[in-house]
Parts: sequence; structure tokens; C-alpha cells
Amino acid sequence: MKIQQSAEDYFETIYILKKRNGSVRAIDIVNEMGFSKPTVSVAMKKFRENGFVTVDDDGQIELTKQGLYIAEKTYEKHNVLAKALMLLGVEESLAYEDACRMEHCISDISFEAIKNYLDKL
Amino acid sequence: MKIQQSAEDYFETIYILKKRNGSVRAIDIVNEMGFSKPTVSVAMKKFRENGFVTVDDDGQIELTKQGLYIAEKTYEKHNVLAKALMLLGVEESLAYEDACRMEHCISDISFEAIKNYLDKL
DNA sequence: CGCTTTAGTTAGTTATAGCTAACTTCGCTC
DNA sequence: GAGCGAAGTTAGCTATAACTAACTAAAGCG
Repeated sequence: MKIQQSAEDYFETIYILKKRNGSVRAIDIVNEMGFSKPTVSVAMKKFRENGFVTVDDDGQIELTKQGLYIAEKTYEKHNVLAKALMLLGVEESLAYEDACRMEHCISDISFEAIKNYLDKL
Repeated sequence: MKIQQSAEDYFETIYILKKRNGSVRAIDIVNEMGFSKPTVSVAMKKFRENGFVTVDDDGQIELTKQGLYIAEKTYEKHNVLAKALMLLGVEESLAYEDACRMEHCISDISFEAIKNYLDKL
């Protein structure tokens, strides 16, 4: 399974919800992302089948090691890119919005370059 | 017609081919972008119907004012973003590759912030 | 003049990723 | 225990944007 932009967003959302609430069900993702229940249900099924999440009998969703790796990387990209834009004077909410799309396009190498630059300041 | 990422890429390619060769046909876009002839043909039909390009009897494709506006904006984003990444030490071809995807995600406001920052250096 | 190559189009297929409608399942309340 | 609401699933639809196969149309060559 090739990981699409949408998958990165799902994993990041699960990661954030887990940090925020301690547990994650499909309905929490529905409420957070604004997608319909079937959309999230189908996505979770695909992610389950491909080993990115586990779902227990109570509907508790957990990221596997594989899913967590992508989630953390995406989350870091999101925050660092947003910070970089804010440093250039972009207003916070727009910075996070733009970063949310850019996080999926940027290569790891380019991202590290930006991160290093920020660290030096 | 909502302009998708793919449309921006098509317009930018037409713009570049026009600068490079003086004229543009569908087959030139096929060769440049690596899509199939039908894919390009269908895309041009849609763009024609929506007023982004004109196609004359010889198959010469021209951007309309509307299409040119998007092409130039996209082209500028591409170059400025690539330059920004190169300034941070990213290798040229990767910088252009990443910029080609990021150009579609970044808002005009964030882009201007980056451009201003580069101008000051 | 006819064949071949080049350019472009049409029709139909595929994958991704959303949607609604309608169903099941389960737990809670009365 | 009947009914209701919340959560999740299934089936089927939509749009975008790519693809191949097969066609048309025109130009150029021998």
C-alpha cells in the first residue's frame, strides 16, 4: 500500500487524538476531520488490512509501529513548517493550514534542511 | 471550474514550452509531462471549454489571460520555492522537484512571505 | 495514388477518496 | 423487555485524473 496524503492526515489525526484524549474511536476521527462515518470506516478498514492501525473489540484504534512512524514524522513536519512560516510573518492559523498541505509534499531531505536552519536561529 | 493542482501544472508547462519553443501543441505537452495523448487531449478540451486556453485550427495552444495568470504565478512559485530550498543547502534537482509539489499547496500570503525574506538577503 | 507516420479524439477502464442511504449492533432508559 | 440513540458497516454513487485500444484526419513519401 502506497501511503497517500490522506493516509498521513489520518495517522496524524489519530496520533493527536490519542495524545489529547487517551483513546481514539472512528467517531472521534469523524468529528475531528469532518468526514462522514462511512468514509472513516472504510479508511480504517484499509489501514487495518495494511498493518497501519489495530482496532480492538471496543472500537479502540491504535497506531501500529508502522503507522506511528508516519504519524510522528507528519506531525513534526506540520509543526516545524508552521513555525517556519510564522517566523516569516505568516499568521498562525494560516501557517498551520498551509503547513498541513505542505507536510505531504516536502521530501525528508528538504524538511531536514528547513529544520536545521530553524535550529540554528 | 475549480483549478486543481494538475491544471496548474499543465498551464505552467504550456507557459514554459511557449517560452522555449515559441509554440505549443498537445503532443509537446505529452512529451514534456509524460502523460498519454488522450490524457492531454481531454485536459485541453476541458481547459478550452473553461476559457483557460485557446486552440487554433493548426492545433496551436495558447493560454488565455486567465490561464496565463495562473501559469505565471505557478512558475514564479516554483522558482522561488526551489531557490529558497537551495539556499538552505538542498540539491538543485530535488529542490525543483519538491518545489513543483509545494507550489500547489502554499497560499499566496505564505508565498509572499518567503519571497520577501529572500529579497531581503 | 496509396501507404505510413504523426497528431488528435472518442470510448471505455482504473484507482483514489469523498458522499448518502440504509442497515446492524449494542447499550441504556423507561 | 421495547424502544431509542450512538457507533460502525455495507452498498452504491460521484468526481478527478490517469490509462489503453481503437478510431480519424492530414501530411509526406515513394
